[in-house]
Amino acid sequence: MKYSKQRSLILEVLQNNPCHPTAEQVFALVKELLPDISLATIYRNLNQLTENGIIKKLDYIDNVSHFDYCTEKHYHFVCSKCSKIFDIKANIIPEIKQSILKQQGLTVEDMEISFSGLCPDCLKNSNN
Amino acid sequence: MKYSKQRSLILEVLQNNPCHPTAEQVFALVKELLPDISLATIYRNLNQLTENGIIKKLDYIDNVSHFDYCTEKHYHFVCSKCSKIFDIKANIIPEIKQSILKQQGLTVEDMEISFSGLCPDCLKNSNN
DNA sequence: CATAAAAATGATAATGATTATTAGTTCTAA
DNA sequence: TTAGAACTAATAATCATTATCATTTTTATG
Repeated sequence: MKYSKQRSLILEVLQNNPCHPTAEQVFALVKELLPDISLATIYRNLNQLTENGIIKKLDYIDNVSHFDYCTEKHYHFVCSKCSKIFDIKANIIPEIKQSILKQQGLTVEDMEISFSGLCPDCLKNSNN
Repeated sequence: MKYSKQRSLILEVLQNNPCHPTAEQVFALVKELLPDISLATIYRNLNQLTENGIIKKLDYIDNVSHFDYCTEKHYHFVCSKCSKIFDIKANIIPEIKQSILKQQGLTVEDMEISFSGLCPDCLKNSNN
């Protein structure tokens, strides 16, 4: 996979901003470095990077796609107040995957977990 | 909460079709019973029923909202081929919720798990 | 080099899901 | 019975995403 200037910047921005940004957010960030970039280029490259397994597209957070420059397997925690997304690195449920569901004839290939609740900042401010 | 003819039919259709339909799918089903109903009425009532806790809006399946007439807590399995959604009734992870995440200062209010893989039908046909 | 084919880009139109608006209709309570 | 509230159908508006297309950049090859 070849890297154009645009694609490189998009990937770089994802690496430097591990906040699981949406396409629009990536657009805003890359625009600071390359003001003439088009939103279509953002979407096109995010999809290509996803297809090549370089980044991951998260479709289970809300109804907007978020993008993640991921290396290791992890889960996500979404703050129910500010919607910030936190990485959860934990060895959850390696065995649940196969055992529980076989009984229903379903073959589990993947499992996504999203936690929600209050993040530390919002917990602090929730007493106002 | 009062039930208009439209709202009653929407809820009834959800009860009789536990396939986690989208708003458009609910629209199509209700239209058979009440051809003049408007799509806006579907959305309005689905949102109101959700706000009143009568039904549940699933935003973590894909990037379209699905609606569920739910009683007990359950998880979902999404077939990676046909995208059909299956209910997973299992006593998973009551303790993971609080234990694992406290260390990171996150207060878990809810947790959603979506499994994906092949459903029995698609597994059967995957050898073609 | 020269240059033709392939790939990528920017601009923008088109689409699909959802929300907002609005004028008219139905329900409800005094 | 009737004014006000709630609800509706139709449709415009919005937001996220994809498709299109003319132009530019890159790449491979003679």
